[in-house]
Amino acid sequence: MRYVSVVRTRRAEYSESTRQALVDSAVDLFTKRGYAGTSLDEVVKRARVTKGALYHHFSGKQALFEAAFTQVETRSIESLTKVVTADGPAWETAVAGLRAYVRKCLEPEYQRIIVHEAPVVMGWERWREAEEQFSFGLLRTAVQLLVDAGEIEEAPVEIMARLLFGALSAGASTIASSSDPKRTGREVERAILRVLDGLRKK
Amino acid sequence: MRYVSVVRTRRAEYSESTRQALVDSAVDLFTKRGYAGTSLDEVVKRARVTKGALYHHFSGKQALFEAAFTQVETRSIESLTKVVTADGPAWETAVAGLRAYVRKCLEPEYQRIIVHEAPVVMGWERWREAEEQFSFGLLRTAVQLLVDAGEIEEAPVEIMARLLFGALSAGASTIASSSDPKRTGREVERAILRVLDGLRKK
DNA sequence: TCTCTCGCATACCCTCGGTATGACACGACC
DNA sequence: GGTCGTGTCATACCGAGGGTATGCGAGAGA
Repeated sequence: MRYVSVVRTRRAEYSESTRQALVDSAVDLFTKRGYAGTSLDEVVKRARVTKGALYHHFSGKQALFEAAFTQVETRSIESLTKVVTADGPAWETAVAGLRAYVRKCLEPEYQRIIVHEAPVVMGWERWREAEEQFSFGLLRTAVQLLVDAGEIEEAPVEIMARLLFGALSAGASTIASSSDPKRTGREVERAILRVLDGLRKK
Repeated sequence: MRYVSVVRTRRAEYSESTRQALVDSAVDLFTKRGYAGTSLDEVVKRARVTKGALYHHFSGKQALFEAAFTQVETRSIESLTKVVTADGPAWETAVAGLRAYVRKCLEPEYQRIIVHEAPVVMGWERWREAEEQFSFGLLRTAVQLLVDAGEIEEAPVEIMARLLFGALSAGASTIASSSDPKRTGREVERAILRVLDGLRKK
């Protein structure tokens, strides 16, 4: 069978639909119960298919997780990119991006799948590689822009971005588990801004 | 049976010995293959006992991990505490502690068990709670000392410590997975010192 | 010496990730 | 529109591994 034309066949639609259902189900369950706590039987049940379908679309549980990871990151990165690539002073843009990222980290899906579990489930190396084209990549370009704009002193951008990334994630986790998230959120933002401000050229 | 006296019975020694063998085996295997990649059969085999012994001493795999966690942290915290509680100017002491912590993060056991896997395996809340009396607790008191000494501006110490902890962990991971750890180590240290210096009162 | 209980070994179960195999439906082609 | 090929799944099964039930031997108290 050759899908010669540009016409999207019925079969392809069905297939894509089930694949999407599996990914959605996975995102949902991984968010609620974590990777280890989620069984594939649950995933396929919620997607109203069987393991046959799952293993037709994915090579295994890890691959399913990566698909969930990619979906969450892809959807997240869109809105963040808009903020960071907006016109205006480099510094204000960076601060806005920072605020947006912290808010993003508070969404349960992002928090659990991207921030907490991905490095362990995918392994640090693989995670690092994948993050290049998502959140971390964005953060690094943002830092690079600040350096280029002369806002902060020159430094190994890679390293600085790593440290900021870690600080941001920790901050987001702190907010999420706080008994008073709004208040903690303001405090975290202020603290991060102070760190950034400390790096600013005088 | 009542262990009335202060005399340490033979049985108690044997028991403690097997328990210790299990923990040592667990630390070793969790470091090399991670939590999910380590089977209890391997653990007991290396400890030259059976699962009966394991489940006599621990309620399950999670509990065994926590015991491994506690052992690594306990041994680590000793040397770090010495550095941080040493006499001398607050700033220099803090910097020394920071250097010591970065070095500690380079040890495979600490890297894998404490930094990478603990938050996921134990769950973020439980991990956070446990860390209060170990690395994070130490870091927070160090930050508090700096504030008390008037070295850095007042701020919510808890928040600042969280951010620094996240940055340090990210830095440690970066070093560990670097192709040139020594060089990266120096860069990370310099970068963190610059962050700290940015927070310093002028 | 007798007994009791702790410390652990043995054998087993069940969940769950992964695989092998087959059926059915859609689409291409005549 | 009939046939056939192939992609898309469902069903049945396997093995690994975490966890449990039970029994036994040795050391401690009397």
